[in-house]
Amino acid sequence: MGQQTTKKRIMDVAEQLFATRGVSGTSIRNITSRAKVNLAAVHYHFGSKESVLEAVVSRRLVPLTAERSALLDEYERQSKGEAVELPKIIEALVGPALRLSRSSEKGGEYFMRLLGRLVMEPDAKIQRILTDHFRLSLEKFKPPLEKALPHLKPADFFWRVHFLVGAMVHTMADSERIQIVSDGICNPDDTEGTVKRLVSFISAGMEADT
Amino acid sequence: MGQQTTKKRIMDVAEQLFATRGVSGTSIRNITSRAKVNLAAVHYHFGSKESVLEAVVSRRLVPLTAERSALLDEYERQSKGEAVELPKIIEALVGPALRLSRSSEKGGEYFMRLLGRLVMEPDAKIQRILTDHFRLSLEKFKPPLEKALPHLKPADFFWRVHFLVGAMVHTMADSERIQIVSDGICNPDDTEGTVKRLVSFISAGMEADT
DNA sequence: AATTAATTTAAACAAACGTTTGATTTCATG
DNA sequence: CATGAAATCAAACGTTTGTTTAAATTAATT
Repeated sequence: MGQQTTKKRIMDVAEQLFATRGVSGTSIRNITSRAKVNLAAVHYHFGSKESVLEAVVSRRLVPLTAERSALLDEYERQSKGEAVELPKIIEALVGPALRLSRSSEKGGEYFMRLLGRLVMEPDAKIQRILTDHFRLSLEKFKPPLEKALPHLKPADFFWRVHFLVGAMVHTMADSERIQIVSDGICNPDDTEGTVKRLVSFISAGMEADT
Repeated sequence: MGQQTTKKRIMDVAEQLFATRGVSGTSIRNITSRAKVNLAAVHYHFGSKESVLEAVVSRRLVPLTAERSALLDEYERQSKGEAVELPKIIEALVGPALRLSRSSEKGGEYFMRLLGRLVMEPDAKIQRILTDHFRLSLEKFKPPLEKALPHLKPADFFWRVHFLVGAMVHTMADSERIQIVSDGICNPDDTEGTVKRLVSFISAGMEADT
């Protein structure tokens, strides 16, 4: 053991600290002391601070992209040649991410907050990491989306995908504000309720008259 | 002179660096060297790094909130007692912010990117600053929004405002990604086109069937 | 049990961090 | 032109930063 445990402990703590204090706001010493691991372990196992970030992101984003893809495949199978209904497509895109962000396995919550931060990061390296993952989902979802929205001009299509991403990322990354702003009326722990609401909001927005 | 110029130069540079590198990713030395100002000037004029952030945020957010409010007032005057149409309300909320984020006076662009970052920041002090400003807009816009959406239950109402904020913040903060993702098809410099698209997306989302 | 490889460890490195200090320069007012 | 306040300055403070090194320990292989 050792190997497995140390590496995972570093990633778990890094995920949490990157999410709550930001990447540059988190020092390697913050990570190693909380993970109860030697300071040099980070460089031994990852090589650099940035490589830790890359590992943390890929660990969750790879399975997430796969899950989205599989869910869309299933919906396409169910529709038997017919175009998949728009809400189904949106649900395949939004559902897995939102469920991860609310998973009882705490990592998901921190990860999605981290992702919300990283999306706003102009740093070229970070953007390349995110774009590489995002492009996979976009390529997969673009054809069925276009089929479900045949009347949309290309520019309108991309703009609405942009708005979609904004609503999605904000909802996943920031589960506390809605509770504060709504004075406790909204419960972000009701994952399936949130998915339904988000899917209906986005679907209606995507289908709006131009 | 001196006073005015130095203080403004610090705020302008801080706004840009906070936006592009993050708050904790920006050192006071980064700011002062680029602003061509002595290192101690920051503490002389502001007292601390955090106070610089607070000044930078308030400088833009106070007039922005006022402009939103004035625009809504005008739309309410125009509708002469009738409920203001939903797209008008959304336009009063979204338009001024988006125009600021695309203003040729470069500051707006950086500021909105900074705002996008700060929204994702869990730090309590930063959240308090933002919430204080945001609450003013929410209190102003809540009554006409509820009047335009009388069928919405409170929980649905707040959730949709949450989605609205996500789409809006993401659009204002991240004007480069849409260009990359759309392969240049979408032009974020077409401010009024973007406002129209965003207003119609959000309006449709807010009015979706539950 | 001996040997090699894989980890972990404490210690050190220069560089950069936010903040403070006290002297010096610039400015407006008399 | 002198006086007092406001602003700028270079220098230094104790910490903390990411990274490296070489020795010590643990694990796996022969």
